Amino acid sequence: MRMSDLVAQYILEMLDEQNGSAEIQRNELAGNLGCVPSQINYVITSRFTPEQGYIVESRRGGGGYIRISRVKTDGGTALMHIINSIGTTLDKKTAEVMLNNMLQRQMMPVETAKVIAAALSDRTLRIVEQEKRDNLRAALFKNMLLTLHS
Amino acid sequence: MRMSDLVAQYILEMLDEQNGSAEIQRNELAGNLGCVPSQINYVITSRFTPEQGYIVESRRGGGGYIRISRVKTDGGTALMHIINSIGTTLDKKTAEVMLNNMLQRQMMPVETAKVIAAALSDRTLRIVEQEKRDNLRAALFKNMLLTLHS
DNA sequence: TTTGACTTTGACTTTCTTTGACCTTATAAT
DNA sequence: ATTATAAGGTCAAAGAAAGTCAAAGTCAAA
Repeated sequence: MRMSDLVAQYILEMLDEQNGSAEIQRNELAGNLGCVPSQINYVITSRFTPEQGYIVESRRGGGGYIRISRVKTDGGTALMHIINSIGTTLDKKTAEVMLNNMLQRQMMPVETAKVIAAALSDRTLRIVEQEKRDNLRAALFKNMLLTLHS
Repeated sequence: MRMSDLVAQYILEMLDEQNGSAEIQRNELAGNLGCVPSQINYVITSRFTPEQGYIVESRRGGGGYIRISRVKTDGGTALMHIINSIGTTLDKKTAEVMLNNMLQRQMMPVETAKVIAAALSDRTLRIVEQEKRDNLRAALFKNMLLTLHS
């Protein structure tokens, strides 16, 4: 398993256990898991962004910390928030992470997530030029998500 | 025996052993079998297509992989029939009719049909040139339908 | 014997991850 | 105040895969 997945998993577990809020010490966690400290930053910036429904706060210096919290909103609001956060472009990785998050938050059934994932995959969108692919992905995602509303 | 057949055979065996799902490392497999890595891609795109009932997912970068899953148990299901009837192009009207048909036959829940319809709509696909739009629609439809069977 | 479908190959590209050197900020001790 | 110590932040380079594409090769059928 990838180091980055390990770190993400650790944080997700912590979030589940602690009611949507996880406070970690960067160096300590890195030491425990056996990676360099900046790896933690990498994971956070790639998988726990605001678009993906998290807020991250931190402090340096003695007694410093990093706190990650899941944004708490009701289903409908969360959905609209997510839809609105998608601009005119959406890369593959972000799409995957977002979909995963929504699944975790039980915003849709697994079958639906699978259908959406299939539509957004590079393999499916291959015939469209690179340049437009992320635009298309954004449009697809938004329009599919809209059907979940009401 | 042809190299491509060897590779295909290897993957098929793996699928049989592992309950319809095979995860490989492209470079490693190529090394083992003594071919160039891109040969693996060739085999996958020519022999493990949606029409043939396979879903392929992959990731690049450290810890990357290619995962192939078999969806069809036999070739004769209604679903595979439909997928195979699609071809490389699919106009909006036909897509709608097919989707409605499947809904009548209760081959998927309404929510799923809505998601699929949204993806195939012209409104979503308008950023793609007319010319390619029906090709894309066909690819989207096939790949989304495949997920219904797993 | 030319043609055309299928295969093989390899150079080049893109994506994602890991690592480490250096930077900034906060607190504690003198 | 000044200095030491204890965090976390940034960024770019290196590494690790997989993807793409087109040229060249093979082989059977017309």
